[in-house]
Amino acid sequence: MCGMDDASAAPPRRRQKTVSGERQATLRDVARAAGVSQATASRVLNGSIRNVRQENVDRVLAAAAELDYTPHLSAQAIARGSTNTAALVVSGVDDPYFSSIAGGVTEAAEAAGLIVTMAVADRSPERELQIVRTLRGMRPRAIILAGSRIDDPGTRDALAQELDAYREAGGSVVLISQHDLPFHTVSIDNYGGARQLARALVGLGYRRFAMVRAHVGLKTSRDRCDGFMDGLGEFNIDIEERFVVKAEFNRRGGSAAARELVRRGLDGTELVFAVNDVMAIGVMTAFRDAGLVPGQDVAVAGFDDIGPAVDVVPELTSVTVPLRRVGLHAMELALSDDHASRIVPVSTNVVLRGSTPRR
Amino acid sequence: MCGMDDASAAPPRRRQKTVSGERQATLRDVARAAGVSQATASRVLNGSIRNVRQENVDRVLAAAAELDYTPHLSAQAIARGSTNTAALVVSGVDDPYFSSIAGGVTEAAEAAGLIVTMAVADRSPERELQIVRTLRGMRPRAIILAGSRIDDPGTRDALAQELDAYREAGGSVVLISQHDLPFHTVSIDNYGGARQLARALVGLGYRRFAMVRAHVGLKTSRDRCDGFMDGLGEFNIDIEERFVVKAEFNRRGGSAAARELVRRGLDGTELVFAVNDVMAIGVMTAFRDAGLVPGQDVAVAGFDDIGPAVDVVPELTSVTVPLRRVGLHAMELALSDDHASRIVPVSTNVVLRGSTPRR
DNA sequence: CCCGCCTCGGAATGCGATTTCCGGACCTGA
DNA sequence: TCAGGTCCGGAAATCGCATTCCGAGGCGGG
Repeated sequence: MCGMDDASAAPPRRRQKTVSGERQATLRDVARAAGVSQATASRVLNGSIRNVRQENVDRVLAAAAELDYTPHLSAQAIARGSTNTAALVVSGVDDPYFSSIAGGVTEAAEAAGLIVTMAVADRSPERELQIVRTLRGMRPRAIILAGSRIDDPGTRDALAQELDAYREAGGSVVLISQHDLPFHTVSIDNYGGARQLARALVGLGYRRFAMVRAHVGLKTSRDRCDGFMDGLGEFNIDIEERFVVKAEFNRRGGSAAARELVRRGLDGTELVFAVNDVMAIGVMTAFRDAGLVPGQDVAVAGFDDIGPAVDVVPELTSVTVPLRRVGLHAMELALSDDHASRIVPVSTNVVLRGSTPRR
Repeated sequence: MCGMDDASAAPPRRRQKTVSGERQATLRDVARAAGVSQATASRVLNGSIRNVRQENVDRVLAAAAELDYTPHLSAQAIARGSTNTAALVVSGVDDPYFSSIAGGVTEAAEAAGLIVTMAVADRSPERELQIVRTLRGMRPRAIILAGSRIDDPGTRDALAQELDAYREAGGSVVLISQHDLPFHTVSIDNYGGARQLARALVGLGYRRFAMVRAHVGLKTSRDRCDGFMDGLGEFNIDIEERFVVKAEFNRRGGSAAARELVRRGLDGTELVFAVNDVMAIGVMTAFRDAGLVPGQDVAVAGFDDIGPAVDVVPELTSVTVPLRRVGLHAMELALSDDHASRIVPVSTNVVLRGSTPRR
């Protein structure tokens, strides 16, 4: 399954400037031009089961090419009762985290012959709710939510209800990573990855940590913090309150947090763990601006292992999350019309690099 | 390949009564539940000009909420004769260049109440053509092409014709950056920026250059090369053939090119100009892996000034392109129903950073 | 008090497709 | 030659919604 339209597959496209102007050619136009009925034209153009005499096939195809006909997808959707779109909701496109996921999703979607429509929720729960509401109107085959949404009980319930109504009507819903709602979920092991990371870092000889995290309501951030803390806990290591700083979940936030840490006084802190790579990179840059050499004066670790992690100096220690594959899985899950809500776990993997040298 | 044949042939069955539950509520259902006619319900729900008695308004609204009604966008599109979607075609989502543009586009689109559907062409002209064809079927208000497409005369004409037919039918087309086709265009001054960059670098004392470029057919790359060459030409500086290497238009390509340069022998080359930042970053990393310190042993400059440019060490000298704004402009252009094809120039701006210290 | 105007609800029509249903042509075997 | 089956084309019904058109009341002015 895939491909877009069979019309283009059959005849070499003819170039002929449409004189008509204004209106797109409709199926009726094609039928008339070919001297057949609409039904026949439809049968030819959508590759229906029924056969049409070869002569008519040719005439319809020719007419369609001549008129530059493109089937009206909305009309098809209405007539067929189903569309071939999938909807993707992300928190932001600029963020490599989401664009990697989006890459996977679109790849899988196009392989399945689906068109993907994308919306950006900007980490606002209300916005996300509104988006889902609108998207539902398109009657997509699936809605994939990739947002690291802030957990607000009120809008969360509203969202759940909205999604439920959608699924009830035959759509499929896939959540990525952190939603604890009863839908298909691609679950990223944030807690486990962070915990492993903590262990590995202690193994390298680190003992005194600081942490850069996001808003408490952001589940992804929370899980990673908890995992990291618990990992340290295994060695009876704790992080003092003053070495935990909250910031925006992006590069700027990371920089701001690092400056704040410097202001408060690093006081022998050996390593800063930022809950995602973009923040970690922000931290490194801010440290350098403050005259500290990352990896040397103070180690830094992140989470996600986005592409740029290996472009910074020193290369960033992180936890690999196969984001592209997460997107692929999400789409597969969406397409498998499995009615029970399944959870596909995606494991994470610590990668130690130059930003956390052995002590 | 994969014709859509499968997709359309797959569900021959008529409207399915979903095992689990009900259809989506339709306007008729709402009207019935509210005890009014469909017309009245429609008038209430889409905010028509005509007034409806308050009592009926309330009843319709209540019924709609009760039934979890969402208007069927396709049906609306058909009835109204116009949709509220905009289509965006990019070469790849992972690339920060495109995701920045996409960010601008979606921002502007959502501000205008449009839903954006995105497709990825993977730098394949045929794929792009096919995508445009499919997208046209959605009858979007606008199609924005942001791909740095490879210039292949054949498919380019086909694309032009396709776009022309679309515009003829009332849609608006916006090209970003490098298409020399008669449509609205947001034009990035690649040539001028590169030329300025060359001048600035010579000003810093550089005399011996190497260049990392993409496939000749990629206009963006070509323009930047030409600009850079001409800029050097002003000072009677030339680049030997063996110091110009072609590579893929991405990070991997940059690394590969750098390795190739090292293999050929740098021979006193002072600075490597890569035609975009992701390649430049790849170049820096590869140099470092080869034991060369970027900015010290050999300077590096890029183009685009994407976010990560300031996260690498040393910070990358580049040419700023306001990508997000490019996206915004594109959308504005798309929405302004100006029938003459306009060109909105976007200027670029050299930023010198640590990767090109004064010699 | 009557008549026209204004307001508002409902039936009908149309949008661009798909699909069902029916009927005519052709084929085949008896 | 005729009955029965197969093949294929066309008329028409839908799909979910917007909108036009028409008619029924309510209202105020003459």
